[in-house]
Amino acid sequence: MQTLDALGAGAGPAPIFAALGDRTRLSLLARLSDGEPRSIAALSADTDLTRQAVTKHLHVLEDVGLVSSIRVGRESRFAYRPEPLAAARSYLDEVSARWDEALARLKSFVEG
Amino acid sequence: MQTLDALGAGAGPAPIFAALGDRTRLSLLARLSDGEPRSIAALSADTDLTRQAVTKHLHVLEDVGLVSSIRVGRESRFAYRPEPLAAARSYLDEVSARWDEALARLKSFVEG
DNA sequence: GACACTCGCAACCAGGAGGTTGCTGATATG
DNA sequence: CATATCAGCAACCTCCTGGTTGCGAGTGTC
Repeated sequence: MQTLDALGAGAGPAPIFAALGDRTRLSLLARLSDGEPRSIAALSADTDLTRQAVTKHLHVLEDVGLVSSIRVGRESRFAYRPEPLAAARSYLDEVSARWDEALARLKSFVEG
Repeated sequence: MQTLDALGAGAGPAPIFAALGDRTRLSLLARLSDGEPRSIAALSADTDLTRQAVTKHLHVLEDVGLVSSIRVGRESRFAYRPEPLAAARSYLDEVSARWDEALARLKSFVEG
């Protein structure tokens, strides 16, 4: 099953998981997943972090395509992007399926 | 939807994603997902990394429960563990569902 | 018992991640 | 125009990460 290595966005799913591997970024994504684009100031509002720290996290998310940004007037709005997360999901599904097949083989071996 | 913050293994899904955010570890997990426990030496065999490097990666995976290890004679066998990956999948499913609902609301607003 | 294999521990290193502060520039608003 | 807001850039810092090497200890084999 080479697809485990083949599929993936760009350099594979690892960078996507890496981007997801941070509480702050997960929180940002969760807030943006309601479809409402938000400015950096808005996203930094109820956080104990600096605006700059939030900005860096948003750039990390943007680098792997999890969010997109457009400049509107003096503020830049960040919006959720579903594609990379779908890729991540399908990768986890593949690994999971591989495991389920292994279980099925084991079961049929024991029974048969 | 507080479940986005509530669920999670231990300190939330972020550490799991962080553990998945590395090509080497993803590769190790993919190989172990066939159900066959393997020794460190076996897992280090067709890698250009040192055995110690592989060991560290395996420990990272073990820390978040993605693999488990048992000592058998002089070698320690690492085996795949499905639970954390299931948690990661369900988290991604939640975010994805949130997004889908947002799309549905937008659609019904435009149409209605 | 001598030897080969498997592993753990510790030290060490370079580089990147997460975060802060300070400053500057652009855009609204009075 | 004066002022406040939003953001980008750069420097700097600390700590973790990924990786290496060296060495010692347990385990199997002849």
